Amino acid sequence: MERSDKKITIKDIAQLAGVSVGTVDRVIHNRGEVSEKTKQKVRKITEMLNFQPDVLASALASKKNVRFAILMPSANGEGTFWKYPMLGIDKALLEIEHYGVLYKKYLFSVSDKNTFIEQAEKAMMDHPDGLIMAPSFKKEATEIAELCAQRKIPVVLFNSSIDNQDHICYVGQDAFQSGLLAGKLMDYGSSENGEILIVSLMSLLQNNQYILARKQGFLHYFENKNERNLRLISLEIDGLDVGAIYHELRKAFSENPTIKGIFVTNSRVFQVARFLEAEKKTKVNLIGYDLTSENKPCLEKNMISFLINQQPLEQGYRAVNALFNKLVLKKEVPKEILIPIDIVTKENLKYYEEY
Amino acid sequence: MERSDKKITIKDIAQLAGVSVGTVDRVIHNRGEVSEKTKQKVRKITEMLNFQPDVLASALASKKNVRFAILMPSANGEGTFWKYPMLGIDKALLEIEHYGVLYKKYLFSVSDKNTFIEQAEKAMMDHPDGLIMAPSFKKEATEIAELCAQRKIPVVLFNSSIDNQDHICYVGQDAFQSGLLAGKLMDYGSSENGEILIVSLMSLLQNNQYILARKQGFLHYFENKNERNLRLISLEIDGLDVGAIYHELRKAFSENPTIKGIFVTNSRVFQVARFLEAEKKTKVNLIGYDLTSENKPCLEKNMISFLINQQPLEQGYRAVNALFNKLVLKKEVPKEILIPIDIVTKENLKYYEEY
DNA sequence: AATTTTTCCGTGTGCGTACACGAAATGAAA
DNA sequence: TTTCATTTCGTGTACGCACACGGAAAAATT
Repeated sequence: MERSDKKITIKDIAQLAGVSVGTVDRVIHNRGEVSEKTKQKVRKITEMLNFQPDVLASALASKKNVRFAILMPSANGEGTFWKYPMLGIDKALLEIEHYGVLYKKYLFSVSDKNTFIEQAEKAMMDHPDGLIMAPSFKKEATEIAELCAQRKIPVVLFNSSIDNQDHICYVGQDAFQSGLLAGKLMDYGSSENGEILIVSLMSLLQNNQYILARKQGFLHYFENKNERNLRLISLEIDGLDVGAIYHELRKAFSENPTIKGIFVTNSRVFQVARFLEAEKKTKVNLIGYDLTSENKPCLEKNMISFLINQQPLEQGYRAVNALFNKLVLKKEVPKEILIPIDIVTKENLKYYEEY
Repeated sequence: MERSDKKITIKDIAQLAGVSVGTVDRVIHNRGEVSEKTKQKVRKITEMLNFQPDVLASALASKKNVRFAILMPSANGEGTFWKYPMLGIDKALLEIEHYGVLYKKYLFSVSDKNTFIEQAEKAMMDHPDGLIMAPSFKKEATEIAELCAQRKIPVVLFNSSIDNQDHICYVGQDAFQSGLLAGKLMDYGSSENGEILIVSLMSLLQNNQYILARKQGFLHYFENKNERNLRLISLEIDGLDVGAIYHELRKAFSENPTIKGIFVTNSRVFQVARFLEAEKKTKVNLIGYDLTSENKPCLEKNMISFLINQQPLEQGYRAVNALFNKLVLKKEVPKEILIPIDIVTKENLKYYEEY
């Protein structure tokens, strides 16, 4: 039944090196006060035996806490997009609280740069040991990242990236690639000749860096390959008013009688689905984003062909986990964690419903 | 920055109850030797303060190990199907080894019931604290599950289920549903009128309970909905000989000139892909299973339209995790963990490549 | 040579829990 | 009351590690 090779402890190391456990500990954490000679000796033995300190005992013995600062948009009001990442963050934090991880959330508004600056400054004032940041405002976020790099505070970037390399890990999804994927799905499901509508239902409050990338990915797919001879038509609709949306869509259909499919670049695809249902245009393929409570029923009723899922909860979870691995477990973390781009349709929906 | 409400320890409880930590410990683990009166007193206080023993300190202090028995098919020889679940199991075991988890693997052959019985008996003889079992032989597995239930040994079922309820958790994927999904994808991508070929490349050694379920799911999709008027044709090919496979496929194509797509019920889809490439039939949609090293290049070259991914590594990981949560962390575990059925295509392949 | 300073290292305690051991309390029987 | 068995409970040690404290040895200063 056994399996564990009786684990080696610092006591074993100490004995083999002919020193005390205190000395071994000093070497391991290089906190000095050890002669070069014994340091080398201890180092050699720890490496030979591939000694790994017991994380449980470490966490228990070390009274000092690790402090995470979480700099993210608030989930209130401005769409529910940031709600799920936050849930993932909370889930991960709950799992690791025993390891002495403390945290504080600094929430800003995506529509107000000043709140970002203000919260970022607050976070830095508190001198955290690590930072998880959604860099909604590039320039300001870059400055924060640089400051952290100076102070040796590891930074995990969340959900959109900035140019410089002052972070240890980026967690996010590739919006361009997801657009490309949507293109593939649209192409695969279309018959020859006809129009494909690309609908961007914009809200001024929304982070449209994504939306743009998705659209570009979609377009790029057809630039490379358009064997079915499809015409792509862009339609941008500002505002949330249902009447206006329906009006625009109706106009598009009357101008283009052979629309084969519609790609909606965000989670508001359900509004288009309802339009299609109302107008009895059931043959039109519809592809959009996110497993929201509005979108799911549309998928089940076949009003939407595919939803592309960003696994928003997973993103938050992975971000916290990366920082935990770095700071507490001292493990290597990948420079980039890309969340899978899931294709969800009626037939596999139920396996993705856990959030 | 703080967050943790200074955690309460058994020492606190002891003080409040006017007893010693030893007594508190006895109450918590109900190992008797405590008068009813003080037991109630301590219980009340622990509940009032919602005391949760520190898992780290528990694991550290407890010398007694938790023993997992893992009863699975061997990965050698009979196809590589069981290799990945085993990797997932190993990954999970590695993460939790600090918690004093010991384990032993009892490997049997899926083609020899006696090896299952033999290994199962061995496992039970060793009196494990928990069992992870792939119930390849239903009747025998049911008996084992019943025996474990008697002995209060929690059982996690792996990858195929049995009827009775003597297990705490089932981890697996729904093969029928994945066939249904394949049907949807095939339907979505096909033009009207023509044939769809269902190819089962059977090997006698393989567990074909799955393969059957996948096929049935696929057929079921079209029983409900066949607006494109597609004719489904089954083709079963025994043996691994490439020549024979090509011969059968060629015959099918000559008999059915308008084949629109091919569904291969297992991971050997790459063989069909190579056939199609050789015969220059690039317009045929091809859907199959599993991200194997042979299949991936075919996906990248667009020879395969979609692969359905069972996340075999994830299954093993989740099974171990469930048992760990139950036995060590004493957390609730869901009765059923269904692994998502991922749709993988050229455009999102890279996010699934981690195994 | 006596002293101070610096470098280096061992010992001891604590983190929160588990559990063995033995002491005290209780109760029953003499 | 004494005696002994039983129940009930407190104390001490260990788990593996981190870190403070202080002391010995070596180096530097007088």
